[in-house]
Order: sequence, then structure tokens, then C-alpha cells
Amino acid sequence: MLRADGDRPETVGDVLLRHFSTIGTFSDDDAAALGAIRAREISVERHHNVLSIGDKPTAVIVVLKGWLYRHSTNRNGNRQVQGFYMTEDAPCLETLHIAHMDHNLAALTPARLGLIDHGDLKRVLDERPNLLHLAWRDTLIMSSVYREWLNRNGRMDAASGLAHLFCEVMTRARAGGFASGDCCDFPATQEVLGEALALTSVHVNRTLQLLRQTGLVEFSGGRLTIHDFNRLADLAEFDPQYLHLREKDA
Amino acid sequence: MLRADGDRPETVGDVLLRHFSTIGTFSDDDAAALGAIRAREISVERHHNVLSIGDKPTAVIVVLKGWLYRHSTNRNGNRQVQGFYMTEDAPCLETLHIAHMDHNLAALTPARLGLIDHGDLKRVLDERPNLLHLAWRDTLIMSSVYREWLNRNGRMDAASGLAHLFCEVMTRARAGGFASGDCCDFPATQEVLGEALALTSVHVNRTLQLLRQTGLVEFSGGRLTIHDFNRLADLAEFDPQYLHLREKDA
DNA sequence: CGAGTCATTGAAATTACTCAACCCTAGTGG
DNA sequence: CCACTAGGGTTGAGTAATTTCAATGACTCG
Repeated sequence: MLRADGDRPETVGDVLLRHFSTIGTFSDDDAAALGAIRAREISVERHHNVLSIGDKPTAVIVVLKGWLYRHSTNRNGNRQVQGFYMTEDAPCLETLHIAHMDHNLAALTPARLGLIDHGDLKRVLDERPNLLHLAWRDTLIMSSVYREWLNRNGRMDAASGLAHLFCEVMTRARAGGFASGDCCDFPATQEVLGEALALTSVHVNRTLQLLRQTGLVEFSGGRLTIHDFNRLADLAEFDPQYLHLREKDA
Repeated sequence: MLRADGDRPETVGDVLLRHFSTIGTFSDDDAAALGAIRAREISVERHHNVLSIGDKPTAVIVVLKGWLYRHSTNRNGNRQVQGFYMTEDAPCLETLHIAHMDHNLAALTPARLGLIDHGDLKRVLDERPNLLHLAWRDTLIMSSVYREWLNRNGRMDAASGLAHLFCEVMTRARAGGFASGDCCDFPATQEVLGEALALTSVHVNRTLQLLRQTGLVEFSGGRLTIHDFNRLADLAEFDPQYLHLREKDA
């Protein structure tokens, strides 16, 4: 599993490498350097903010287990969820060059996180331009995803938007190897789905019933099942291009 | 005006440097290297797509004059505008690491653009880590702006959202030195405003009338005047933090 | 002057929200 | 083992924001 050294237990760097392998390629030397990087691990409770507005993070986070999500809250208490992050995602690479958090990063489920200090990571990235470009690319893909969320929330009706989000999650889960058949984890409540799609939980509930009735999707108990991906993708006008995943070459 | 050589006419690199100076700092050597970079210039007509979905750009764009905007169109012809770019902005730095365009970049007005070939820019960025980090930072700030647009379009009513967009444009214009007093260019039609805010032009029109009646804002003829920035910012819950502009130290 | 683009207005239709209640399930403590 | 609780899911009825459609006005440019 992409270990630089078959005997060594898996490191946080190895997990990050596995993520990078979904969006690009790197050499064995790159893998060895990142795999050997120093890291800590922490656990976080559900709903706990890992990073909050105003924080000045000193480490980059790699999700080892569980899910995180990104969100902001406005004056009257409405939250906007801006992204979901599953195992192997590195949701705050941007803190390398943006000192202050302008939003929050929270745990969607109890989660286990790897922390790589900025200094340590910067040292490796400076020495290995290829890894630096992969890290940059990763942040650019996140940009692309934000753009797509903007399209989704601005220009799609509730059913198509929900379908689109489901397609995204399933596609990313598949890319990471976390889907089994037409099924993957997605431990969001209807409330949180609403916060992501800029809908109320009541409307999400009604929209879910629609999708369920058409037999396209099941969503309950934190699991997502897509019975007919093509039809769902068509409803959602979902084109995975924006995720800029690496073409599989194996 | 930040020229490495007082006698040399201003280059595309110099313009890009001026943009970078709003988000960070760099050395004289950095300035000399980027100022001397090879570039071409082109002119584009209003409404013309400079880059289209599927394109594989080979150059980075610096806006020398006029405005660009980023947009996507969905099946039923609805457009979502994802960003506005004024003089000195470099709206497609991300193409350095994302081969295929997943959206369009178009001219909001007739515009003059500087083009720096990826190869030439990469060479300079590889040699000058500080410039590379500034370029990366610039793309990260764009990310942050997308997040804010997501909040705006998802969680704000029409009046607050419009006010927020106006605050953003004015703040960026001021940072670039393009505002005079409480006035700056913003050559968008009400239709385009609607495409940015995910509203119909009819509703934009009515919302503009509201803002006008309260005496906060004037918007006509491609000019934006904000009579009371503080009150407008309050209505919009506008906090410029997300633009991550450099603290002025002069 | 005429054509085209953009701005404005009115009335009807619709989507999604709000509020409030109720249900279901899992976990907890007596 | 059952009652209680809390979190999430579901439902209904009324409401508000925004869209739609269609027409009219204003301005600019050739």
C-alpha cells in the first residue's frame, strides 16, 4: 500500500501520499521523504471544531479516520457547510500560506487526525518540487470543488443539487477505495445536508423522499447507496471532471 | 511604480508584481526576475470567452485593462458567474497545475491581457521560492473568495448578498488603487449581477432600488458608489478578512 | 431614425421556508 | 426490564421570498 518500506508501520505521510496518488504521481524518493515525515496524531469528538475562525494553525491535518467538514456561521446563526472531508483528505493544506482561518473545520464524526507541522512539511516540499506541486494541485482541486458547489447551490433545484452532492461523495469515496459496490459511508444528518446545500432540513427530508421514491438513492444511517449512478448523474448534470482525479493507469 | 529599472517600460511581469504586492512581499531580486519575464499581449472583445471549458491553457493571464469574469452554464442555459477580475488580477494561475478548464473565463468589458507562458513562469517560480509561494497564496485567496461566495449565495437574502458583493468589489478596487473616494468601476449589468448572486435580473433590479432608496449605494453606468461603507458592510456582514490582503505598512 | 441592449414595472405562479407537532430509535438509568 | 430522554427524521398547513412571463421605457450607437 504505497509504503516506502514494507516493514515500517504506516505513517501519516503514507496516508497523505495515498491521497496524492488519486490526483497525481510521484517518485519512490518522494514517497520515502514524505513517508518519513514527523507527525502527531489526535482524536476529536463529533461536532468539535478542530480549527476555528481566527486560529493560526501550525500544522496540516490529514484525516486518518472519520469525517470532517468546513463551515461558517453568520449573524443569525445560519451555517453554511463548504465541504466534506473523508479519510485520507488533507483539508487544510491552505494554512501553509494563509495564516488566519476565515472559517471553521469541524468533526462530522468522531475522528482520528494526523498533524504534520508546517515547518516539517515545508522542508520536504522545498526539497521535493514534485510534492510541492501535488500539494498545490490539491488546493487547486479544492478550489474547483468550491466553484462546483457554487453552481450547485446557485443554479440547481433541491433534487438535482442533492443528487449532485451524492454523486460527488460517491465518486470521491470510490477514488479513495472507500466504496463497496454502489454503497459508501456518508455520515451526515439531514440537517447538515441542508447546511451544505443551503436548504432547510425539512426540505432536504422531502427531497430525499423524492429521490428514494424514484429508486435512485438510499440514504440512511450514515450510509449512501446509489442504485443507478448514471441516472442520478444525469439528473444532477454531474461531470466528475471538476474533481480532476488522476486517470487510472493500472 | 515597482519597476526594477526606472527607465524600462512597464512589463506584464511588473503588473503581476503589483498584484502580488497587495497580498504579500518580495525582494528586489524577485521583482527583477518577474519583471523581466517574457510575455505577450492580446486584446479581447466583450463577452468573448478567453478560455473555455475543456481548453488546455498554455499561458497564465494577467489583466492589463478591463474586466474578466469566470462562469459556467448548465443544461437549461442558466449561467453561474463565479468571480470578477479587474486590472492586475491573474485569474488563471491555477492552470499551472490543472490541465483542463472546467469552466469559462470571459471578458466583461473589452480587455487587454498579458500572457505569460507556463514554461517561462514555472522557470521563474522554481528559481524563486518566494514568488512561488505568492502565486500559490494568490490561488488560495481565490479559494477563500469562492467560499465566501458560497456563504453569500446560500445564506444571505438578496439585499445583503448584493451589498456584500459591492463591498468586495470596492475593497479589492481600493487595494489595487482603482477606487477614487467612495467610487469605483464595476462594469457589470444587472443580468450579470444576477448570474453572480444566483438571482434573476428582475430581482436584482428591485433589490438595487431598495439599496438606492436607503441612500447606501448607487450603481449605474458601470460605476459603483458606496455612500456609507460601514452601514453597507454591516448590512452585508462583510468582513474583509477573507480577502487576506496584506496589512498596509507604508 | 432604427436597432439593440439594458433597465424597469406588474401580476401570477412557485419554490422553499417557518413553525409546530409527532414519531422513531438508541442509549441511559432506575 | 421498563420509563425516560435526546437526537434525528417525518408530516402538515400557512407564509414569504423569488421567479416567471410579458410588456414598456430609456439610452446609445451607427
